[in-house]
Amino acid sequence: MDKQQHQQLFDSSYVDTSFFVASGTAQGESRPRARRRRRRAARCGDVDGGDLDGGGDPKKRRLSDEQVEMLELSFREERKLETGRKVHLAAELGLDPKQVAVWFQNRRARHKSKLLEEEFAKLKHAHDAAILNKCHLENEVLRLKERLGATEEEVRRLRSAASGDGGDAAGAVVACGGSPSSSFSAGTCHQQHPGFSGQDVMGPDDDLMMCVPEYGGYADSSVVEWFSLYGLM
DNA sequence: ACTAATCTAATCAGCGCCCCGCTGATTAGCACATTAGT
Repeated sequence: MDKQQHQQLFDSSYVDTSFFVASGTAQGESRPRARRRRRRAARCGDVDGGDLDGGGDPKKRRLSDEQVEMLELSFREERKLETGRKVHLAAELGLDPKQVAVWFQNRRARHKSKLLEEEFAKLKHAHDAAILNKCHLENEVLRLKERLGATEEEVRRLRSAASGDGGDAAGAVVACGGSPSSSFSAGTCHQQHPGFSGQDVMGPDDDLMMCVPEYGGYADSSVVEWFSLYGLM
């Protein structure tokens, strides 16, 4: 039953039936015939068998509030209508069993479309929230990129100072441990430039190169040589 | 296997209100709906 419902749900939701009508398939052709027949019957005063209210006034169509209330109650208990219940309900409400069956069919259809509407609203809400979150994340990335740029600029400045006249840089070197290379120590870098990331999986020896990720290409040769020169390795 | 009952989806038409939504009823089902009882 679930499979069938899903299939029918799929059919109704995703297949544009106006296509069939417009393209004149068998289904599209059969409708006007039925329409004509109904209209002819209506003109003749015959409402298809006349089983409405036992052949009463065809205009007296609306169910009373009590009838609807009872039907609603029954529908809430069980949405499918087996014969016994249908006959019992019909007798209780003074209706034709066919009317009860039709009411349940329509009620199921309307219930389903209401559920679909609710489901759509829920999905739309989730979609909007996801879009908002994406915007926030993009802003965060922008902020982090700006910080990274500033940090790189700072690194460049310190490096050029260290390789230049040695004025301020010398002080910095002394403060970092007495060796020029100490300014590139992992601890210093992490504290001064937490923006650097992606190095956490490195081993103890790799720490020496953490502050120069952009030079990863030659860190194994030139930088190591440079460190060796200053007695760090 | 056959058949009657039942289902879904689409549509129509009347009614209560003001142009359209709600609701009861009808129809098809197309590689010819599915399900249950015989």
